[in-house]
Amino acid sequence: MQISKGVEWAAHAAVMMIALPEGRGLKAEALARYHEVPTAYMAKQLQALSKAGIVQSSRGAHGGYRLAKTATDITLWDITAAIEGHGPAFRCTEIRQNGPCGLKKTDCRKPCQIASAFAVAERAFRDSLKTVTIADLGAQVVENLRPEHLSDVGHWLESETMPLSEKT
Amino acid sequence: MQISKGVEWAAHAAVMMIALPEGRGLKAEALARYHEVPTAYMAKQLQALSKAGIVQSSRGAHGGYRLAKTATDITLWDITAAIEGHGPAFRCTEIRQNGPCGLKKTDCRKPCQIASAFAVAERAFRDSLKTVTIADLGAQVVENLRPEHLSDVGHWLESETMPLSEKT
DNA sequence: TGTTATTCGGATATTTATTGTCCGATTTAT
DNA sequence: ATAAATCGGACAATAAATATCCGAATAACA
Repeated sequence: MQISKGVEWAAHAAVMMIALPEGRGLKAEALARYHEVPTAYMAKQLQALSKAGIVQSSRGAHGGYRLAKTATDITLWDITAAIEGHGPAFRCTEIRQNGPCGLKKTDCRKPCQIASAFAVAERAFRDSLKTVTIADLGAQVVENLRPEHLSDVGHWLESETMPLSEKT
Repeated sequence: MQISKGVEWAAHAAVMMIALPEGRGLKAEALARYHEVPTAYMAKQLQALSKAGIVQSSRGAHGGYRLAKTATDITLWDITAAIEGHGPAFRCTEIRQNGPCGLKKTDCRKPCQIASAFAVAERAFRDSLKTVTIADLGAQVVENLRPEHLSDVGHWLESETMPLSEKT
């Protein structure tokens, strides 16, 4: 029951992109370098976010990524689901239908109790993550930051960002 | 974010063992055969349950497994933790300390906000599973079972169980 | 308008975790 | 004492996560 590193990286990248000025983007390589993680694998996570409609990509020179919607509309669950998939963590294989006393399919109108219990727990997990937006996270990060560090980030952003082209 | 099959098998096995008469046990091979799953791998899960103090094992002839405590004292979380481990699913690698604008350790007195959010969600998941005992599951299973099937299980149990030795 | 530099996107290796198997250690019945 | 039976941990195969590469597409510039 492990959550992939990609979720951590994608979440940090998303929070980072909140700080982007209007009409600017960050390329995958820059986002990877900022957190000192492998470029190509970070790129893969960004592709997943792009497919999920969380970020918007621009190709070619001066291309890059930016948020596709408001930071208050992007939850931690959105990011997790984009990377890990929407499927349930507990996969019921219906072993109650196996073996010498296996139930017939017609006797299985109600779902397996064990699977149901996990479904409830997973819903609680999801609902909790859905209450946290990356806007919340960004605000908390800024709150617990020394002012000088904040300006460091600002300078880095300016040195890395280029005006994006107008076309989508 | 997958939960291993072992959890499913272990949970079904635990529910099965509720029905064991006092002083009797089921060997790993029988539990595996009952649900039609690989014997040796099922045995591995039972070993994990044994280490966690959920089941009790007896070796040698007429050996086997039985519950080590009351069914009302064994939760679905106990079983999950025994198989998957107690560690968090989201593993924070502190990438906020990396890169050109990385935070110094002294600036990281508060835990990473992203990790915190996942910790809350995982707690909700755990707490949900902790409310479900295998006694609950067993009762629900019996409730949704045709009487004739119930007696099938009873007969199978009688044919498979042997009196366990007295010594632990 | 062609050319080139740049960046994303999917196909491809490598490593790690899960799944599955085997044989020795231990215990009990005879 | 002996032998049959069962658990327990060490060992292999498979699937998934991690990391990498190269082609496709786009925009800037001459």
